[in-house]
Amino acid sequence: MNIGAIARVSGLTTEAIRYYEGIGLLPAAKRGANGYRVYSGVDIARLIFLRQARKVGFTIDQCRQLRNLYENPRRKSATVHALVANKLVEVEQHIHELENMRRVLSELISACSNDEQAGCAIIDSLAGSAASDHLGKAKT
Amino acid sequence: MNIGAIARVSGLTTEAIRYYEGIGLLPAAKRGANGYRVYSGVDIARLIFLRQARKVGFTIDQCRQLRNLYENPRRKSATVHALVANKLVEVEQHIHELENMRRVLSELISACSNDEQAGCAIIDSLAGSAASDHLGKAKT
DNA sequence: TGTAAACCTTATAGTAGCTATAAGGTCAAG
DNA sequence: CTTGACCTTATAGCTACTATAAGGTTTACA
Repeated sequence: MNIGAIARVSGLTTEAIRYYEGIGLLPAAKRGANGYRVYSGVDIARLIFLRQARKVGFTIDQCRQLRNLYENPRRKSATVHALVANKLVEVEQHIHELENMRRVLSELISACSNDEQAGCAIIDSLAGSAASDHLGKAKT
Repeated sequence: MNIGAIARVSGLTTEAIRYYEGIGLLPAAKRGANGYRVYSGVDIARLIFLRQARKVGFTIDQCRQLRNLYENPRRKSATVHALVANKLVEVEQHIHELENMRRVLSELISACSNDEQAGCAIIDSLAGSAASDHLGKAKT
């Protein structure tokens, strides 16, 4: 099985697979007589594992930790649990940030007259209000 | 007003300000006799505008568009409205992706026994289930 | 048999939006 | 007069790839 074939079954791109190998997230693949990378079933499992982990938001470094657990028969499920629980917190924080952005954008949109005029509440709001957010809530 | 001072009042870092100038998001600052950048009130407004825009999720490129509108007295508020409305859609898509991640992570967490055992539902799930997500929902 | 498409290889540069570092010049206080 | 806080530029680094260049290989088909 060449890299293109395993890319198709794993859902990763060939470039990503080579990249993962280059950074040591994957072991160096065996090579055929022509120098091509050769993969087998166990590699498919590894790649799918990685793709799944990336898809739910784990960073490359976190994937490295997950891979170590995946390949360690002496692991404790509690260790894995903690890793995933931390990730959940991170994702939730990220969601909160985006929800704040969404709220502000919605407010901007409803304040805007959305017409041919130059006067624009969005521009005014971005330019002035909340100018000192980063200061100690001076709210003059 | 030197770069450090305007960084404090605008909430940006000095590095970010120099970076914005370097990529043309900000006009080149005037210089004092010593070569230091010198800023005044109008610059404060520009920097705060940028910081606000970045904070609600606009990319550098979108900030460039917003800046053009900000500085164009002939703008139409409808143009600004459209830009912000597009951004809102982008942010909402991003939220949906993260909510999917959150759902999957929660499911993984509740499936895990969270103890001293090596057997782990999280590892099993990442390794196997949904292996063919990227294929045509083959769901064997 | 020839050739063209579809693979594969490596190395390098680019993406976004900065942050960090190095190596230096300037300025204000004590 | 020196210490520390500021400023300058240029360059490298970060994440997680993607894109490109410049080539070698394999396969299918006429």
